[in-house]
Amino acid sequence: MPVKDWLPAAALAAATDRKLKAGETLFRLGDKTAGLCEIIKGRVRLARVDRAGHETILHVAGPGDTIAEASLFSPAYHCDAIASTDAVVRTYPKQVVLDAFAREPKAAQAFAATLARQVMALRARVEQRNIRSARERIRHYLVLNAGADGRTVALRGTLKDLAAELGLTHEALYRALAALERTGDIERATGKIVLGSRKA
Amino acid sequence: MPVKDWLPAAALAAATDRKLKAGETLFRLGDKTAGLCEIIKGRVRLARVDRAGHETILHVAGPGDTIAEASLFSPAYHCDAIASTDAVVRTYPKQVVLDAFAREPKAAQAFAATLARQVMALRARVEQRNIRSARERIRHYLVLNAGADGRTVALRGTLKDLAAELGLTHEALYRALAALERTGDIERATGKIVLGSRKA
DNA sequence: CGGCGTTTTGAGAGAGCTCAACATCGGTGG
DNA sequence: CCACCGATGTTGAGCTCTCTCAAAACGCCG
Repeated sequence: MPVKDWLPAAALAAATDRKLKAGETLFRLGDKTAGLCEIIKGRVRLARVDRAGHETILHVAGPGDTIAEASLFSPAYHCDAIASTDAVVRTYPKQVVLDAFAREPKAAQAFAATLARQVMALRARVEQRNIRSARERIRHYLVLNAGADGRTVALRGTLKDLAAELGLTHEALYRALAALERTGDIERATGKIVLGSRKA
Repeated sequence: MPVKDWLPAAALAAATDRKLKAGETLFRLGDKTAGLCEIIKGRVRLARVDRAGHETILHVAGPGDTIAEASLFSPAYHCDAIASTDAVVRTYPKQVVLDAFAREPKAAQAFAATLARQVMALRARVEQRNIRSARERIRHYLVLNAGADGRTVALRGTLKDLAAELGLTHEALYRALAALERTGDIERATGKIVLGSRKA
């Protein structure tokens, strides 16, 4: 549900916008939390970097999505937020949002519903990461991200970006996609992938 | 936060208890949602089974923990809940809880905070699953689950259970634990593992 | 004592990661 | 208009590590 549908006007008015260049950081793990963020334009990824230097992508947010929901109840961010493209991000100050929850039960409930959806999405991602086979992991992603027709997946960003989001090396992704295409499981076009009809 | 600290007395009174034998199912993916569940005794795991037949453990809940929070806003469960041990589960009917949110902003906010913690825990799990090395995945788990002293991890259940929760085969877990012990990174005792002092 | 599940160790195979080389595509500047 | 350049896309070869299948101690409970 869009922010403007449940956040009181007073809270909406307290927001501030910020422009980010691709690659620029919105916030980092450990930073003091500012508030709820809504992506107005572009894409922002939430990620963590492990001590081996690898980045684990936790979520990729696009226009209309909110991030840092969990941080409303936490003094510090627990992951990094980095612009994947040039982006505009709107921030609703933490205290204003929390006040809104106290006065507007509907706002709090809508927010809880948003978090509930996040929990479901994250569980899907845990399941995805548990699949070791590149082929099956990709298929899992495609099925979950298919559009209205249930077969077409629109690609956001490059294939390299997709590889990072899937937690695969780009080489493994390229090879697996080529193999899927050879076996007729998918068809590829610029900017999209279409799932074949076989259900097996 | 315990359920009884934020859920109104009326909602608490509407709960029903259910006993489960180890291995028994509380609910399955696709079942109609009943309400919010609190574990009174024992352990219940949330999991999904992929089409290869592998079970991905999403969460293991113990006494005082709640599960099925996200399902309050969904008509059907999106994963399975299975008792890992003999267990007692208390269910607060969905509508009663949702009504409580509408009347008690504090309840809704406490619930949102619970969901926020879940989101953080799930992100940690995504990060964990992104680590391919058994050794590093185990270390990641141990650090995140260390007790008050920051070094001791109490084991719930068998090592085999731990392997399943970590998404490793039990053989890989045994071998990695033996290797960690040989190199002095951990010490093992019955029911617990103690991290060594080296920070590298 | 017998049986069953956990814990351990062994050997082999498969699959993704790493390093490397090359092709392709856009955008920039001469 | 074309050459250059960086990033993306693609393919190759070898290595490492986990998974899988197997077998054998070990521990607990009836």
